[in-house]
Amino acid sequence: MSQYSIKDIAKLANVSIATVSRIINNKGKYSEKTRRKVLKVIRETGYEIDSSAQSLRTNVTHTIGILVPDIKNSFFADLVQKIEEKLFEKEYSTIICNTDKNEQKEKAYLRMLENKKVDGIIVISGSYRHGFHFESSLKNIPYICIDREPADFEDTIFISSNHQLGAKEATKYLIDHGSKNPAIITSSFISTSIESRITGFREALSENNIPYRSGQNLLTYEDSTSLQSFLNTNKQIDSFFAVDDNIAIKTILDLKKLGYKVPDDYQVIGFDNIPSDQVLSPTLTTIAQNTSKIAETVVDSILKLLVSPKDKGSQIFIATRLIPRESTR
Amino acid sequence: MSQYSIKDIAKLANVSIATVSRIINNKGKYSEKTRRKVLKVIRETGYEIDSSAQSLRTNVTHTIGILVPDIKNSFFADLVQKIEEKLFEKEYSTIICNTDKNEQKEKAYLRMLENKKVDGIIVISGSYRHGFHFESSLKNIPYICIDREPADFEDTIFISSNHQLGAKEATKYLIDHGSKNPAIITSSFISTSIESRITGFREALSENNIPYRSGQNLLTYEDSTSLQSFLNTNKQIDSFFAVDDNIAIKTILDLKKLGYKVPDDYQVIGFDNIPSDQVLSPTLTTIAQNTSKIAETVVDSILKLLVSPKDKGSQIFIATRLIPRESTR
DNA sequence: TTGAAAGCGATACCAC
DNA sequence: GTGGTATCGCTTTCAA
Repeated sequence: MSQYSIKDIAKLANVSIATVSRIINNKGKYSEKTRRKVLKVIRETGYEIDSSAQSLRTNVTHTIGILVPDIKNSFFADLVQKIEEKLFEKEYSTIICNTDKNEQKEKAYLRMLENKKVDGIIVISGSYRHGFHFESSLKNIPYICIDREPADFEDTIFISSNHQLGAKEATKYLIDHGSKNPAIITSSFISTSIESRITGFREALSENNIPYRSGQNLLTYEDSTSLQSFLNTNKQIDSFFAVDDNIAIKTILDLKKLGYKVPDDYQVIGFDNIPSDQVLSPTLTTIAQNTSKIAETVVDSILKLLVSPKDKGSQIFIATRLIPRESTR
Repeated sequence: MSQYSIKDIAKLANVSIATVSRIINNKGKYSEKTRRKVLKVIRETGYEIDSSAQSLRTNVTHTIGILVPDIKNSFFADLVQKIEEKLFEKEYSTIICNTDKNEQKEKAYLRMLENKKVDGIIVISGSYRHGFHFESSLKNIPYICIDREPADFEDTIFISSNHQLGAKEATKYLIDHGSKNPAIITSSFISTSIESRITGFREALSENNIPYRSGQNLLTYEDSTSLQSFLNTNKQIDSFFAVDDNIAIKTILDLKKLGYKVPDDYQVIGFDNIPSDQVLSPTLTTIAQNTSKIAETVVDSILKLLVSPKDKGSQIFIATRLIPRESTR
């Protein structure tokens, strides 16, 4: 911390602290001459504003909290890093809270963020099936939801990749590349964004007049044994859309283990574009989320919300992009 | 933010604010009866302490800053997540600063952390060859260095994996598994921890009476062409210790591309244990850093440093662990 | 254009 | 045990 206070600067510059404050904050009401004099002293002393005092007075902290389910997940890490970077450019600092998909921790973090008086909160992703309603505790503080459907859309700005369209594109890609009967593989945990991906998948089937039956076109991933038995009882299946890359990778690894060739016997496409995709052999065709665009939109939105807290209620869907690689024909 | 201040609580409980403060902070000097009365009011109002005011008064923020070069790197992400988790358990919040290996950003973050009056700073990793001396600006605020050699060891606590020993173990493993002449592959960027790994590699060679010559036993990784020509001119090389997993993976991918078999033609071992290791075929034998232990040590150390800032100067090396997989025999 | 002073919400010293 | 009050460093209103 800097040893100088505004009082010291005032004294050294022979002005009042009020004047120093105005100059620091560009509030006008001072002559160019005093401004220069004061800035000189500030430069020479290395004076830095004390943010505790400033926050106490103004109730703004220039700090944003980010709730993220798991920072190790490469999609989240990428997103958080980009958001943090953009916030920093706007002179905001970021408190990153890893909730570990744990409701207790999430609540504890929210309390902490509240009494640190963060200016806004960014909530990433649906840790919970039907977004648990932490929002009640957030009535006064602006927040943005990424991928997590809020309890009340009117209270927030909802930003998300267009999962549904992305999934539809992925599925159509399989079909366009020769698949007559794609299946979708999910994890047992279904978030709202995964739900949208499933919807997109079904839409693509429907538009191509391929019937969808839960047992036959949808597999909840467990292990290679369950995959094998699924394959045996559903011989018509010839490709997989996995709801995320981790599942896609497990699927490919299992298919290889079972003696199948990808993409010859089965095509596979994933979602998220994680680093491992390119390490896998065959490399994984996938749907990439535009994290830069999401981050940009999120930061713009939250900053706007800070200025005019009434501008809530909008929903923004960001386009995805298909990256063709070797796991599809 | 909570709408109640300590003044409100005092009024509602019919005591002075001094008493409320003492009770909140468990400072003693109050009767059990008043304590209960006050706590009841606090519970009913949902009163939360205002941390700006508290920090202004006490100069402690219960906040720690973490400088990390790249949060997307899975080793860093893992480490940061674990540190953050442990700090949170101790009621500290964490400001994570992604420096992007950029000296300007690092300096800017340091200024920010300083005037946010964080209680301590954790600096992860050597972004710079001979750790640039930001420490000068940190004279007053305790900090811990992970993997980055500080300008002055007396000013900090230095914590790191035992890179040297880990690298030595890796190299010995290659030798024990039939390699007569291992080479080390590095990136062009040499951090202090990578330097230690190189030292460990050379130590293992030396102990096994294998001569080390820079051109022959050390390759700076570029691409498959450079690998091929290295192989051609150094026929005696039969295994690789890569200074990190990303390089190990690139090497294996390139070896396969060049028609070689791993581990039959060349054994490969990496360092870090990143997620992609297990996606690769063959899966990658590697040295894992004990991130849990590092995180624990870091948090313990910084908290101790906050209490007694004089306890600096120590260096702690955390053991690594070899994980055998398919890329070695 | 400038300055005096009130006040943000907490802590801690001192008096009782 | 309890309470009054100065104080932390800043912003902002009001008067000059």
